[in-house]
Amino acid sequence: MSKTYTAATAAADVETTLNWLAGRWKLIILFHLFGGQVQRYSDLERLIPDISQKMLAQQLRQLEADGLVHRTVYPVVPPKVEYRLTEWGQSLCPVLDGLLKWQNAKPPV
Amino acid sequence: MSKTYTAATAAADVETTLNWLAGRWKLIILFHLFGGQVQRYSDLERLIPDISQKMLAQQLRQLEADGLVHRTVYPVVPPKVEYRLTEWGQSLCPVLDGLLKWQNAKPPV
DNA sequence: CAGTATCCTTAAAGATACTG
DNA sequence: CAGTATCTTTAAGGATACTG
Repeated sequence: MSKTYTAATAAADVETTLNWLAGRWKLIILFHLFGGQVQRYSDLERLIPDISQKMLAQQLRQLEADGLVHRTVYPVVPPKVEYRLTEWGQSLCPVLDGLLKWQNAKPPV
Repeated sequence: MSKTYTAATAAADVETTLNWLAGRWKLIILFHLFGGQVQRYSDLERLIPDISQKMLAQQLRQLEADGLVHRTVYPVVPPKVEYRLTEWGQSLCPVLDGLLKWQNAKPPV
């Protein structure tokens, strides 16, 4: 259960976590899903005008692979695909709040 | 005081924060300074064997510019430079703890 | 000791075109 | 509608040599 932390291992663990969020578009996708919002692929395209189809699909695949996002495919024609956060993905919201609070505590230069 | 948050602005704010930590070596440098530790440039070189001098200097400059790290130059020969966290930099530690807790709450795939 | 300066490599992202 | 595939661009990082 317990783990011996060195600077290197602790840094590596945090880095793993940050890498889940590190894509150019991942945070903005996540914020469009926080609060239980459900979005279709085309909704996200509309909400994030500057993203290319390649990047949208890629970032969604990575978020899905990392367990943050759940993808639902409805077998209809034309295709319908919905994205929502997993429960664990939702639980990221207060963590990011903590990050924002820290940011806002930054003293003036 | 108050701020109107949209998905885009909130994402941008979090991204700003993540960018302060995003360099390849920044986290490991930070973890070598948490807890009030003071390190000389050569200490960090020794503690982080794989880092090049260029990267060590560059990442330290960025951390300093972002207000996380304080640099003290002693006007002696040979030169002596010490790095320590600012108070605000120290206050990042519990925030990263929150991140690690979230990571550890990840359900098995 | 504590750095710069310069050149090179590589991964991420962007642009564009195509498809079941 | 919801994607792939392919090619090009760019910025971060790495290697190496030099210096006050």
